[in-house]
Amino acid sequence: MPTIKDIAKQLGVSVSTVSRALNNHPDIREETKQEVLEAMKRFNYTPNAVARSLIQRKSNTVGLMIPDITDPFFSAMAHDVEEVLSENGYQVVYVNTSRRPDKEKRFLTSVMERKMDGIIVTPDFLDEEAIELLQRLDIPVVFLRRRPPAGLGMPFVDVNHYEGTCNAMDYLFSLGHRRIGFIGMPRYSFTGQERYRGYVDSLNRQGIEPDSKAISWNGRTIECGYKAMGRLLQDAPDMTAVFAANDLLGIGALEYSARHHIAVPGRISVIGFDNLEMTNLHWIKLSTVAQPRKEMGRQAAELLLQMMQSNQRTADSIILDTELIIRSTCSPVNGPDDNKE
Amino acid sequence: MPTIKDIAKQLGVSVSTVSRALNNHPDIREETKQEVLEAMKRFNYTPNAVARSLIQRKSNTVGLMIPDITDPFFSAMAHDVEEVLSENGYQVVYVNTSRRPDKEKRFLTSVMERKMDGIIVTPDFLDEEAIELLQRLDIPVVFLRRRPPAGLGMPFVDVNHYEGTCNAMDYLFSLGHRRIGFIGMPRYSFTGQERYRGYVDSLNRQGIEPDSKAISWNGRTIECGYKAMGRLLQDAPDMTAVFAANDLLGIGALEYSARHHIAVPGRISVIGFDNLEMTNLHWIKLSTVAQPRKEMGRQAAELLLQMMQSNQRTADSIILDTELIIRSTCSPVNGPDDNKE
DNA sequence: CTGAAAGCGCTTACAG
DNA sequence: CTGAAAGCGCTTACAG
Repeated sequence: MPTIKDIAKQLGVSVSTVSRALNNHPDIREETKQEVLEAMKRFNYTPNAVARSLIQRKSNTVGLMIPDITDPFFSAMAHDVEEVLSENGYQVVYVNTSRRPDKEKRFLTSVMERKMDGIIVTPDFLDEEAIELLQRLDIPVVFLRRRPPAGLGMPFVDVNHYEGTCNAMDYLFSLGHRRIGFIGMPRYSFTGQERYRGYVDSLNRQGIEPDSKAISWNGRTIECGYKAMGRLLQDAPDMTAVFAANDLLGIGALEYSARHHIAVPGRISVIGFDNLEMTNLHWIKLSTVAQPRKEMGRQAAELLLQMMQSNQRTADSIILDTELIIRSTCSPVNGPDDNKE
Repeated sequence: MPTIKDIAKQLGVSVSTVSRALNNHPDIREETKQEVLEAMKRFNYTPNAVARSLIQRKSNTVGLMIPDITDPFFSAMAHDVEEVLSENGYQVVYVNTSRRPDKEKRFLTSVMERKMDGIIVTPDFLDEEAIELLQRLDIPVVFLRRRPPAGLGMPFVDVNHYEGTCNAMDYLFSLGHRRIGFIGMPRYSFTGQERYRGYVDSLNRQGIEPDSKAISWNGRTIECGYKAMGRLLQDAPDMTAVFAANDLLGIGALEYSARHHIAVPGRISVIGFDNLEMTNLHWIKLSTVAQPRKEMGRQAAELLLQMMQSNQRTADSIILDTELIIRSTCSPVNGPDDNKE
């Protein structure tokens, strides 16, 4: 591989001149520049970005740390993150943490050693050590779908889980429902907590006491939703609707109902959260709350870009709105279906 | 950020010594080494991987070029690629080409400039320019789900689309089907072509003439499958089964049938390809052909690792087997359901 | 076992 | 407009 030196030698000019042509610096005669450029082409010269990074203290790479690229949410975000960043000359190195604390830390260390210019992170564990690493990095970082620890002053971009849930609940209220069950994901999940908060507050605002027998914490899968629906129907038989904290759980609830000949939305209404593609399947048509997932990736990347350009460590966070998607799994209490009985 | 030089100065030793401690080179006294390591900790020293890459001519990064991380296939592969590579000390920079030739080339150029150690690629366009770039790279490259142009000698890893299709067809034959329709993705798609080949050859082996009225080329979506099913049912009404070249198409066929009260598998059997998660949904239960998608990513990464270690440009390709997944959308011709009529 | 020196491939003041 | 020189932060023969 020829270097800048080889080109210089061939042309009998100095490396400075070659460098100036390469970076189209103004201090070079147009003719000289053309000659150099031509020679570069002739010798198949490719600039060495590593050498350039070393001296410029800028690697033009950003890190993306997510729990699992296999999750449609994160892959959608990763897609847009890459798109806007690569358009701006950055390469993105990504890592799946698999929600393992050691891998999160390993990544942060790597960010430091590789001299990355900025990172977008969705951490699940932030102990003191990780927080300290994050600070020592001294580069722009934006949190995606997570809140940064107070005091770090780093921005985040996320959806308004709380409000999205309130909207879903209000929709259910507008249909006349009062006894509404909750099928949640694991208790420790951040998004799960936010959605639960929305559920409880909505109930309270209607003067309804949350009923612990109508609340179930589970995993995140269809099977979990299936089982939870069974339990809830038994423990709180007066329930007329169910809010599932994510679509997989909601689909599980639907499946339980289908297998046990429980009419949805006749006997019970079901609403989900996420708007996964499959919720729009002909057999499902789950009403749910949509999140602008691609938008999120784009916003995070643009925010980071802005911080890198202005060399700032802090910025305003971005909270995106959700959208209520009404399909076929909710109906009024005592509605047409009920009358048929 | 302290450098090796700062540490050396603090301790009154040479930079060589510090470097030796860092790389635990044998030529250093244990005590000295400990002192240095301790000082590094004290001053929060982090080695600069960029400088190291420059001098070692090894960046410890590999590139992953895929069409779209949002496609469950590629995200599954990307997951495992990252897992095995990061375990071996490599960082992976990924790019979505969005099936755009310019982005493919831009990536290849970047690989060259960034001095990546190896790449895994799923190209959709390989013109002469791209091929030349690929050769000039002079690093290990493995193709994923694509065949390298002959003469390059580069290995690929993929699933046996042809055989998977033959297995599905044989299953249909075993159920007594003879008039079998084909719903394909776009004609130019590599995987689509392979599966079509399997379809036609299977038919021929049974002495059945492929019927152009029972063959439909489409897009890749559920909606495409829906429309195709309508057309096929009209043009080839004697058809008793349909092979859909991917699951989305198969689901669309199922949806058309459901809406038009066409019994599946009673009136017509449907089989797909891919084994997407949603095909196992209670309402769908599509029989299909499974591909070991995570396995594919792992194999590609391990193959690349091996090539990088042995510094080879060539290796044996890996063709993975598919698995026939029998669920509920296929039944014998003149089977129980038919008798009910 | 330790250190001085050269060098990886660039960029960037500084002089002219 | 051009060139000589220093330097980015390391590693690696080479001498001792």
